[in-house]
Amino acid sequence: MSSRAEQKLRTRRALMDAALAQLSADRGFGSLSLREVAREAGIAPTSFYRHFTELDELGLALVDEGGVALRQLMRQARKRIARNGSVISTSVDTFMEYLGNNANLFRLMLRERTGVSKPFRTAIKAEIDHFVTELTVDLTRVADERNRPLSDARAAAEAMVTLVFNQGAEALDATAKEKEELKEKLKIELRMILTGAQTLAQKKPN
Amino acid sequence: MSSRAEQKLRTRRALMDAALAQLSADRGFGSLSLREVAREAGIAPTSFYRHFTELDELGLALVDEGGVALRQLMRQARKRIARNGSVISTSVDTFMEYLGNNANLFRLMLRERTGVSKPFRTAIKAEIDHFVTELTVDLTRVADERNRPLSDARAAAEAMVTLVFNQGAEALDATAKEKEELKEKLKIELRMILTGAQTLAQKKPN
DNA sequence: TGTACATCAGTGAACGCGCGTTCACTGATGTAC
DNA sequence: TGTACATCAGTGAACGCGCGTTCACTGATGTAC
Repeated sequence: MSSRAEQKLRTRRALMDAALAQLSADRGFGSLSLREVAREAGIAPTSFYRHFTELDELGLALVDEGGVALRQLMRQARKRIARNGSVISTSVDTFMEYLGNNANLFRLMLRERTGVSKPFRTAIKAEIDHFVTELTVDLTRVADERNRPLSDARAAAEAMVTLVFNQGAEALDATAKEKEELKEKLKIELRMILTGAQTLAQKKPN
Repeated sequence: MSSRAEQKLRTRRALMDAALAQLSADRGFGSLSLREVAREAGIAPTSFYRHFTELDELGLALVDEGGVALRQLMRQARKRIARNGSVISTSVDTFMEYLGNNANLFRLMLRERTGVSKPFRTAIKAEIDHFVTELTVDLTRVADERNRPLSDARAAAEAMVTLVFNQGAEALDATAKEKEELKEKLKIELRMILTGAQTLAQKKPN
């Protein structure tokens, strides 16, 4: 790749990092301005247009990166579960670890998932649906292995993902102590769903 | 009350209604402007300050009304459950009915619950916590009556409320058919949590 | 009941501000021969 | 390898816009006597 192309990629990355860096509990993507992001990235406002046609396009590129992070997280969790077997506890710990390591990327995903921009909602919903589908496969496989069938594995997976993402959003701005409490509570709630899906499968087998 | 005071209240109401009326799937409270709300309410921008010191103060007044709606909803659900006994199904139906009748008020609560403004988040969290507490009481009472004890009723209530509010947010902009599907899915998921909490109470009684 | 004064919701002009976007440009990098 | 030209990331000036907020005001409503 030419050095000019490399430089362009570096500037693009600087813009995306600048946008991410401005996010916080009190600042959503919607409150960013093109001029502000360019300023933070160290370029003229007009140069922004060499990389994206509008700010939302940059945001959607970040959502793509969030999707990548989710898939990495899934793979990591599977590896760890295969090693030590504790599905719920390992999954929650792995999720919270990724959350901490990509705080603002997850902040974007968790906020804009219910945000004001349709393209964002749609893109994030697709990533989460993919996540739910993968989780459904895993739940079903583990259920088979352990001979504990599940009633409506997909619904169980959706409920679990909803709880994980909601508690994740809360955990982002919690203290270390609060995070531990959130994790414990989350594990209990996921256990209820899993146990409930098993019990319902016994009562009404199909 | 003097007619001048009555008129002032009417204008205040017009401002709040104007703000609510502008909300939609694509417009959050944060994208409203003071001038826009005043325009919609039919008064000069400067008159706004006769009623609120800033736009957020109007928003928090709306959150208070949302809290009132939640408490009405709770009372209504209790009455109906006492009559026909189906806790989960009746609760979900009642929730969705209120959601439909106060769409933009719920839109505000559901969005800003995870939004960008700390005062909003705090105020809405307080309303939801109250809701969770009430639900915990109800779950415990019903569990006693039916002699089906629950493991960690508070955690179960929190999980249920999280699911209800998340599906509620989705239901706001769904078609009638999608709403029915969401309701059915939600009932299944709530059933899992309730059943799970019961089963876990049997396994580890205390 | 009538009069004189006080209150105060609503007004319109004016301000400075940061915004997104356009435009013609510069000059380093890349390419063709 | 050297030369002439093309490409294109980054620039700075300029624009019009809607915003929040201030200010001194108006005139209908309320109150005291």
